[in-house]
Amino acid sequence: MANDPDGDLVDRSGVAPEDVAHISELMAALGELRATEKRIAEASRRYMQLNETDMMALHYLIVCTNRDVVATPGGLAKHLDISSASTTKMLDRLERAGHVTREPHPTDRRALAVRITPGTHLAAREGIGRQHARRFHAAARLSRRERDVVIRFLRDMTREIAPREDDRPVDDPGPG
Amino acid sequence: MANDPDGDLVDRSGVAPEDVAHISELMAALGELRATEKRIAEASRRYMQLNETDMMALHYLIVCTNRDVVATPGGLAKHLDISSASTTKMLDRLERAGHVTREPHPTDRRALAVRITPGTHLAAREGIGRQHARRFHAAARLSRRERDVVIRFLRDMTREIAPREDDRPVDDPGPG
DNA sequence: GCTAGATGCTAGCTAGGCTAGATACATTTC
DNA sequence: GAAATGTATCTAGCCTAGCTAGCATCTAGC
Repeated sequence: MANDPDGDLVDRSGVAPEDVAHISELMAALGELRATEKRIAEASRRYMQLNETDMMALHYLIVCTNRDVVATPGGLAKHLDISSASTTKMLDRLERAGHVTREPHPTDRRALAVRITPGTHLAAREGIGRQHARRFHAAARLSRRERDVVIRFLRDMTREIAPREDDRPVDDPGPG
Repeated sequence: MANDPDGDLVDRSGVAPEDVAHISELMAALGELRATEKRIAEASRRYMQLNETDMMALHYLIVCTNRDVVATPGGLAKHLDISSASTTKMLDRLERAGHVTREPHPTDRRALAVRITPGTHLAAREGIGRQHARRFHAAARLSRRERDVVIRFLRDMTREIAPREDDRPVDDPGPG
C-alpha cells in the first residue's frame, strides 16, 4: 500500500520509460524525507508530551527570546493563528507543565510577557539545534554546483505546485 | 519571524562563510517547498470540507479501488492508525456527506465493504492527479545527472535526520 | 477626561480523537 | 458439530483542544 500509489494518475506522455522510473525514484526519496520528518516531529512531541501547537508556541518563544522581543499571548495567537481563548488555555497547559511563565508586561499593563523557562529553553534549543545541524551537514556535504542543482530543483517544484488561478482545488463534494 | 530563525543554533565550524550562506539558501528552499505543500493540502481540505484523516481515508479508498481491493473499516483503521470507534464515526461523517457508501462485504458477513462514491472518486482523483503531475513534471525537467544529485541528497538527508539510539528528541518544525 | 480599541480571561459549545463493552459472525478445537 | 476463542463493527460515554461570545481592565486618540 505504499509504493507510488498515485503513479497511475499521471499523464506521462513525452517522457521516456526509463526516465519515468528515475523520476519515481526521486518522488519516493522526497516522500521518504517527508515521512521521516513527520516521524521525528511526532516522536519529539510524544517525548515532550506536547501537541503540535504547543510545540510551535515554544519555538516562537525561543525565537523571541533570542531576539530580545517580549512575547505576549496576543502575539502567540497571531503567530499560531488560533483564538485568544485557545491561547489562554494553551498557556495554562504550558504553565502547568512548567514550560512557560506569565509575567507582567514591561510597558503595557493589559498585556503579559510570556517567557519560556530555562530548562525547557535549553532542552528545546538542544533538540532543535541537533536536528538543524544534521540537515545543515547533509547540505554541507554537497559541492557548490550540486547545491545549486538541488536549490534550483526545490524552487522549481515549489513554483510548479503553488496554487494558480485556473485551479479548482480538489473535489466538488457531489454525492453519486 | 521567518528568515532562518534557528540558524544561530548550529555549529558551523569547518564550513566556509560563503558556503554557510549557500546552505542556508538550500534550507530556505526546502522550507518553502514544505510550506507550500502544507498550504496546498490545507486549501484542498478546506475546499472539500474534510479534515486530514478523512482526506487520507479517501486517498486510501481510491488506491483500493484502483487495485480492486475491498476496503473495510478495519483496514482503514489500521492504515490511518485510529481506533475502530473513531473509524465508525469517520465513516458516518463521510457517508453523511455522500463521499462513501457502506455495503455488505462480499465474503465476510461481519465486515463491510467501504466504497468511495463516483463523484468524490472522480473529483479527488483529478485533484490528486494534477498535483502529482506537477511534481512529476518538475522532476522531469531535470537531466538524469541532476536527478541523481537530487536523489542522493534527499536520501542522504533522510538518513542523516533519521532517529538514532543516542537521541533524546525534540521537535524542529524546520526552516521557514 | 471620555470613549473606542486592544488585551487577556471565563463560560460554554463542538469536532474528532479515545476506551470499554455489546453484538454478530468466523475459525479453531475437541 | 458444538463450544470456545477470535475478529469486525457499532454504541456509549469521556477527553482534548479548538471555537465564539461576552467581560473586565487598560491604552490612547480626540
